[in-house]
Amino acid sequence: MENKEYSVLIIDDHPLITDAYKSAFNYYSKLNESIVFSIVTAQDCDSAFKLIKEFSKSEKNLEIVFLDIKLPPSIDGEILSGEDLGLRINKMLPDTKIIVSTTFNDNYRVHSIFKNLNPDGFLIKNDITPKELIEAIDTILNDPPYYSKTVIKLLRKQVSNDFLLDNIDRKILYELSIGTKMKDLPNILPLSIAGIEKRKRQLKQIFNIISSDDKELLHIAKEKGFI
Amino acid sequence: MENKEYSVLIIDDHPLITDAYKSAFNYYSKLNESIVFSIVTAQDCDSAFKLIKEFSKSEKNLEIVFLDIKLPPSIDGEILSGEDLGLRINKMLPDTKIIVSTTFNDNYRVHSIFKNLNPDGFLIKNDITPKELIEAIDTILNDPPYYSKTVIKLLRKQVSNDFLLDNIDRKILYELSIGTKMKDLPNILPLSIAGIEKRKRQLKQIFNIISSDDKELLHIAKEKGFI
DNA sequence: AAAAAAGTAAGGATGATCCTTACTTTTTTC
DNA sequence: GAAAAAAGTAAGGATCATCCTTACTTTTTT
Repeated sequence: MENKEYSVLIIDDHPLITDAYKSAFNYYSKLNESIVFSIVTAQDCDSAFKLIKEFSKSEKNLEIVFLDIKLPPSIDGEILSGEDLGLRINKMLPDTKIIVSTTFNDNYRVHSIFKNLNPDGFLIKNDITPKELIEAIDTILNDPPYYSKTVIKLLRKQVSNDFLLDNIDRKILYELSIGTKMKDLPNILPLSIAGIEKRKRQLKQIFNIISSDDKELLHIAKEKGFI
Repeated sequence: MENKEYSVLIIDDHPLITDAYKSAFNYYSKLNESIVFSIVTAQDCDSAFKLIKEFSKSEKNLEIVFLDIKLPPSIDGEILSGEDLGLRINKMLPDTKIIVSTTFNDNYRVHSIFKNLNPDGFLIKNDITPKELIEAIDTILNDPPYYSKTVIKLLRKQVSNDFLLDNIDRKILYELSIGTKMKDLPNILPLSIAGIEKRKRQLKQIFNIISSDDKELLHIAKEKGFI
């Protein structure tokens, strides 16, 4: 049996986590001697995006990306989260399998990531033990997708709550959170003030917010990890 | 030389993290054969508090707690975060060393944790590699406190800038940054609106800000690490 | 005790948000 | 491909929040 080498990119801003992932891959290699992993890591959007660009230019394939969603944004403010990064990976490296790994476990967020990234794996960090990580790797290599407990539960109970936020919604929340005024938003987004107001009202409905001011909206959006 | 046994409680809602901490302690034991650790873990406020109560009732000492700040709250809503938990540990087990470990690198928050808990160690998860964890354990056992890179940076900034901004200034900036309105601030701070406005004008002068809106003030305050 | 700094109170000018209504454009669905 | 639904635009006025000024009081400093 011939050897198979997989390239893996691990993106997470916590070294202890990237290390745990690396160990899991190495351990898997030991169990399956014909499989070898070539692993690189990145801790923020900028260095991750740089690696992605390199892969897309070079001959070398990138088989698997482990992608944390909550990441420090890129310096130019273009890539605001792992989700934005995932969108670019899907475009630039369409054959690469994305494994989302995040600590968020509410439906809004999970749905939105599913819809936007369609990942081959979805791990909630609260669920994942070292042992489960090995199983996840095995499933992803042989019979994707792999979703961890909480994700499966959430998918099952997706009845009424399948609203999601798109790029523009997220950008609105982000800009508001850094203090941008409504009157300035049309210069930043391809929308009129009235259009942005409409979206804001919808967001408040989605999050079940009665109060008319934005503080609570931003608070909940932060809590849910949108910003 | 006689053996020394330390009890350790690790509180974190991510199994991969608690596992990394455990590995570090075990590795440290191997390096220092006279030292043995007895380790227990908890993943949420309820189970952690239960363990703390047990320790405080029993004869057994608890030497070290690793405490994540962002934790799922207790079911009765009494303990909302690791910070609340830490306050109780300080009361119930005054001799236990608390090592705060959090992903929070918000300067205001770090400051408030310091003031409230006065921990013997302060780790920012973004900083910590497995190797540094070993060093941290060593320092905490032999010559506490141990503060990781980011923490030290934040503390330095605070010291060199402290003569300019006091607690109230920082609180004003913090509240504004989460979207609190001026008209609501007098309910949160012991100051009138006019007083807060005066301080805000002074802050803008200090930071050399011409523009009259708050966005730039908050941006610079974040850049300088005040919030 | 005097001077300086910080805070309070009130009113008005200005600016920003929010809501409504009516209309247009885009997207979905059958 | 026509009809229906959803999303966006434009303009107005009502409401709310901020910001600035002035005059006054309290606290702190020296």
